[in-house]
Amino acid sequence: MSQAKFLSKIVSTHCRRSRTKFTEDQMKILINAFEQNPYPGYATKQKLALEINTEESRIQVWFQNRRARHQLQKRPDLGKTLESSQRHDHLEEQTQSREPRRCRTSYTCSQLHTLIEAFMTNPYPGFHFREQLAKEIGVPESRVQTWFQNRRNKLHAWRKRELRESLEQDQGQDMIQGIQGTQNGTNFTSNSYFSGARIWTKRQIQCI
DNA sequence: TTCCTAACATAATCAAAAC
DNA sequence: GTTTTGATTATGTTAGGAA
Repeated sequence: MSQAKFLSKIVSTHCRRSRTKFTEDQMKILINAFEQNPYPGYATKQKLALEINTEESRIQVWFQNRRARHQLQKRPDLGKTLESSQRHDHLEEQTQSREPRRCRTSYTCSQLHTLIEAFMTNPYPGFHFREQLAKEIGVPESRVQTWFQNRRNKLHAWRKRELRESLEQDQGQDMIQGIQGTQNGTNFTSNSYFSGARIWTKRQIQCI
């Protein structure tokens, strides 16, 4: 793919989901649920989504934003003045009382293949592209979003490790030169972000 | 048991819409 | 222009399941 075509694809696909506008009634239900439990499990979020006629992923984002903006405001001690051990205890307590998560999605080889191909083209897909992809592989759009998030994390972690290892090997030699080694015919340079996206796990290699 | 990775957390930031 | 708040990001943690 040419650079221009590639960039135009990024621009065309990099658009956000349109803002959700909750009604007063919806807000009442959400706030009430938040006051009962600011960390709802999947079943509760799903139930709320049905009740106010929206997607579960919108409920998740709403709770995230609400926790960030209201709970810390109400209890600044949580974020600032608690000793780290106390904070740890608090988080542990929360984790123990937390409702169950969504069941783990298990992707098939062909679904993974589609996702990886898409990631290599554009690791930051916009809402429409994610939706299109979700339709193609038959999962909710929110799962595609989570998959891309995790994949980017993996890429960043992998690149950090590569950099560290190459620095160790080269012992202070030119850093850029150090990470321009090739592996299985793929170049991984410090500025070739997208070619670096080709991270295949042992399992995926077996799969594809 | 270990490893991989989906799910989910916070914190920071972007950006649309209301004022 | 400012404020509010939904959407998205990076980064880190938790936990399910395959090897």
